Amino acid sequence: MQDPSTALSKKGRTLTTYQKAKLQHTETLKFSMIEAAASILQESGAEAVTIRKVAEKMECPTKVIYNLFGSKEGLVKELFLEGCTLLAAEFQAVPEQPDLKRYLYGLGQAYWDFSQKYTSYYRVMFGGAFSEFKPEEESLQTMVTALEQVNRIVAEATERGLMNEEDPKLAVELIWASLHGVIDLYLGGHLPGAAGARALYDKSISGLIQTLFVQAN
Amino acid sequence: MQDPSTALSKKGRTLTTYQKAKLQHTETLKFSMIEAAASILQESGAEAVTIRKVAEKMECPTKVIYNLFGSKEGLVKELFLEGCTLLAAEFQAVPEQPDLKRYLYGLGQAYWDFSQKYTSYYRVMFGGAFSEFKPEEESLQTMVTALEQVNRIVAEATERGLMNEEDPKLAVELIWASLHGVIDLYLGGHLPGAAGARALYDKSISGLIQTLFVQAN
DNA sequence: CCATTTTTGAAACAGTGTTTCTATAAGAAT
DNA sequence: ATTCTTATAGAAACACTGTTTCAAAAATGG
Repeated sequence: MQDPSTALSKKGRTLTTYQKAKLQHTETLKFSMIEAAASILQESGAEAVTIRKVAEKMECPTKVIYNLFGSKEGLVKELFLEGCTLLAAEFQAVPEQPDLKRYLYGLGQAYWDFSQKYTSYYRVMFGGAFSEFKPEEESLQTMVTALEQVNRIVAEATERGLMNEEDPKLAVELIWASLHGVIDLYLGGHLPGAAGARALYDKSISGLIQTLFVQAN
Repeated sequence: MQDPSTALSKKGRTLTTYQKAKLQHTETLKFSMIEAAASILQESGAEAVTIRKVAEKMECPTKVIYNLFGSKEGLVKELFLEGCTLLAAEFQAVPEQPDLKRYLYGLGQAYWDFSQKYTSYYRVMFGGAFSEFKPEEESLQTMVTALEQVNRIVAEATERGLMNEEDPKLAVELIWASLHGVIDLYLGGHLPGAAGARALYDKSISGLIQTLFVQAN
C-alpha cells in the first residue's frame, strides 16, 4: 500500500481537474471530485474539506459540486463510503486464523490501526467531524459489510458453540461499540496519553473475548 | 428537578440580560452569559449556540463575549464544565448500595439517562459537537471528579478483593469507554433503533461487571 | 479635575454552505 | 441542417459563521 491517500486512486492515477474530467462521462467527474475531497481530507483534516477548496482543487465553480452531489452532505456521504472501503481493506488484510479468539484479536488491532492511520476518515465516519451527517440506509449497510469478518467470527463461534451470546448481531455491536468508545475518547482528548489509551484498548479486547467466548482452554 | 434547563439556574432565577447584569460585577455577567448559552443549547441544540445568538439573547454586542471568554472555545469550555456538574448531580442522585455490582449498574443507568436527557450537553462534552474543542487540564480534572462514584466503587471493590483489575484507573476508563461507545454510536445514528441500543447498553454493563468482578455469588 | 486606560458597540473582514441568474452549450424535433 | 427547447456553466450574491477593527464613550487613577 504505497499510496494510501485514497482508496480510489489506485493504479497511480494523478489528480484530474475539472476541465480534463468533464470531457469524459459524468461518473468519471464524480469520481475525480470525490478523489479531490479525499486528498484534502487526508492532507489537511476534515475542517479543511470545504466546497470551495474542493472546487478550487478541481478548478471549477462550486455549482458543479452541487449539481453532482446535491449538497455538502452528499459529498461527505461519499467520503463515508470510501472510509468503509478502506476499513474493509484493512480487515481483509488480517490473516484468517483457526483460533477465533486470536482472529478477533487481530481484527481488533486492525480497527485500532485504521483509526490511527486514517484518523480523518474515522472522524468523518464515527467521530462527528461533520455533525450534520447522519448515515442513511445505504451507508449503514455498507458499514455492516465492512464489518463482515467480525460477523463471520461471531457466526462461526456460535455454530461451534463457543459463544455465550444468543444474538449474533448484538455481539458484533457490543464489540464494535466497546472498541469505538476507547478510540473516540482517545481522539477526543479525554484519555491521558497514547500509551494509556493503547493499554485500555487491549484490555477492552481481552475483556470482550473473555465475556463473549465460553471459558474453555 | 423542576427546572432542568441549566445547573446554574437554581433558585428559580429568570434570565438576566446584559443591561441588567452589567451593573453588577463581572462574575455575575459571565454567569448570565453561560446561562444564556446553556438555554440555547438545550432548546435548539449545539449548532444553534453561536456567538451572535448568545449576544442577541443577552442584548449585547458580540465583543462582550470575546472580552469575557476570549473565544467561542472559552464559552464552550464553560458548557463542558456545566455538563460535568449536571452529570455529577445525576450520579449523586443514584442511591448508594452495599452490593457494588448493583450500585455500578445503577450508575450505568444514570449515565445512559444523562445522555438521553441532556443529549445536547453530551454531544458538546463527548460527541464532538464543537470539533474545535479539546478539553484541557481543568476540564479533564472536572470530568474525573464527575466520575467520582465510579472511582469509589472500583476502589472499594479492589479493597475487598472483589475486582480482577489491578489498575483502578484503567478499570474506570474501561467502564466509561465501553458505555460511551454504545451511546456515541447510537447518537451518531449507527445503531438501528432505540430499543436495540438500549439492549446493547444493558449487555455492555453486564459484560463489564462480569469481566471486572471476580466470579462469586 | 484632568490624563490615561479600558471598554463599548457598530461595522467590517474572512470564511462557510447555498442559491440566483444570465449567457452559453447541449439535445431533440422538424 | 436548423431551429426550439432544455439544461448546464460560472460568476456573483445571500445568509450565515467566528473574529477583529476602530472611533467614541466610559471608567479609572493620579
